[in-house]
Amino acid sequence: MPELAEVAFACSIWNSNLNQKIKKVEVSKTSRVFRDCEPSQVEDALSQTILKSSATHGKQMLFKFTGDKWLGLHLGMTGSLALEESSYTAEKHDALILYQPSATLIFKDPRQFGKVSLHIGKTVPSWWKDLPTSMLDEKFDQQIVTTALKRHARRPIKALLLDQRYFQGMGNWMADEVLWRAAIHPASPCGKIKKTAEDHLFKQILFVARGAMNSVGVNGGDPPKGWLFHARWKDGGLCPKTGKKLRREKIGGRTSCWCPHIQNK
DNA sequence: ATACCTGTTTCCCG
DNA sequence: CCGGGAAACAGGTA
Repeated sequence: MPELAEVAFACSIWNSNLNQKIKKVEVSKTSRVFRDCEPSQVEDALSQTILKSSATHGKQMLFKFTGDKWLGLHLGMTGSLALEESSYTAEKHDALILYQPSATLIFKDPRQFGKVSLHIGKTVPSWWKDLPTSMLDEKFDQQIVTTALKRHARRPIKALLLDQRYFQGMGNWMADEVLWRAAIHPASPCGKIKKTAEDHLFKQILFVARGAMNSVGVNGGDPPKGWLFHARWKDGGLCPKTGKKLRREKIGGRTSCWCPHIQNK
């Protein structure tokens, strides 16, 4: 599930239960999400602390606990956060469970492409400070797009949009949504994109990022009606604008969906 | 059985 | 050195 706005919504689930003591921590000893830290260390570090605040940046999440403990989470492809009753018992793909007096916070991830990181210190971890500018930041300007297009002139634009060095939080459906709205074919080489198309691209990146945050990011669920999102998943989908059949093909390593009548190479 | 998947990292090529 | 693409990671689902 997890792109920009879905990550923000997932974060808000845990964030809805701040300021309660973590009575017990349960970790999976085998999940690959602990490849960058020891599960037992996370268990020890978070026990008897209190979750004080949370933040997201693109697809990254950071949770701050008392005692200078910081937990970083990435949801990968299939990760999710949940809030359950305090009587909750561990299920098959639960990687990390935080038991509070009145609720339980759960991080589950069947495919285990997600990632847990632990930081202990007075200040935020360096890997958090050094993240690229967020698409939601006012400092995210068209120059970032211009520079990226120029540097990767031979790459298909779809692949560039998925590059987290430039577009923090952009995922497969968001990228298709942006290109559809900007009327750019996903296979277009970045170096072939004209100035006016680039203007549209920049505007639609902001539109999709903000639009997703204001809908999915707040209430979970799906983006608004009329978005390509609703038609792009399966073969035979119809373009919400033209009513014509959408095309699907692997571009930039990922299945891409576009409307041939709007998006020409 | 087969193929596919809202992500990232690593490896290999030119 | 850099850019680009394929493969790998792992389990569920159609």
